[in-house]
Amino acid sequence: MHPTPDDLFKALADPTRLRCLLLLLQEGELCVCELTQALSLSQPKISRHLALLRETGIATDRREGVWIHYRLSPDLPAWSVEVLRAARQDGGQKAQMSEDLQRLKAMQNRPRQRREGASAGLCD
Amino acid sequence: MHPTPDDLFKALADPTRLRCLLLLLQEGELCVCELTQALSLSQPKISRHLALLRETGIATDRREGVWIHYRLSPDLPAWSVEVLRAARQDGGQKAQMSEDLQRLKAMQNRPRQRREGASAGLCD
DNA sequence: CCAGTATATACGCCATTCCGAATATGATGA
DNA sequence: TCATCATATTCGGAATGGCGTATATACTGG
Repeated sequence: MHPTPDDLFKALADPTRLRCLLLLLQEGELCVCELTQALSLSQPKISRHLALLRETGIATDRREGVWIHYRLSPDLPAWSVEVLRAARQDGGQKAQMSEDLQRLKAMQNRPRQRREGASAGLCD
Repeated sequence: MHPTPDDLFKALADPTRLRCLLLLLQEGELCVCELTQALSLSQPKISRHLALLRETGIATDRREGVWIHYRLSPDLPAWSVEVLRAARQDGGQKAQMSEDLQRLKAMQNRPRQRREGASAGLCD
């Protein structure tokens, strides 16, 4: 189901979840270990927040072997994506995402690269 | 100060505050008693939520005699306003705002109307 | 100064949320 | 089957948040 405004804003009201969502918006698909590295936070913490995003229909997951890749739900209503894009315009948030992306790129043994040596996510 | 994304989303994560903000976005300026009527909620409840919006720089207040009018902060960053506009596009939220506006219009003795209808005297 | 109206705040209570630490589940490959 | 890696979940405690009730403050007209 689609998230209500209340669901979405509750989800965004936590900095960890906001950072995850903005990274997913930018990169398209990321697995838990990538998000753990990018945000430099503990695995259970990331996992719990991702579970909430999945349960509220904001994100979906896809298993590929041992890894579980998360992405923004493909039928996320347009207004929800607009909210994310708007949040990305804030200066402090841009800076935060810069750091997170830097850590992500510095990560080695990323599952996607290892298997396919493939491209990054979708643009917007 | 401008609200951070975290501040804004925390503020929007409560249905009472979201309804207030969408009404202010639509109507420009409303006093506490108007919001109390429109949302059909208790005065202390409305007042406490408005205080939070004021303290986070999302809304500002203006005293005019006994009434205190609230509006969206004039220097609210553009991305924040975009977030509000996006939230307004949700179907359920539109329905909610319809009801709220209906109660607002049905209200009598609204301070603005009363003052404009009355004969001269107290105007600054 | 007094009564009345509009708004704000204080207090205590209950529900929710977030967290770290530990443990459980599930897939892989030897 | 066993060991290992990636991820999920559980548990208990600390912090936060929202609420109703009651009260306080602020302005106005008389």
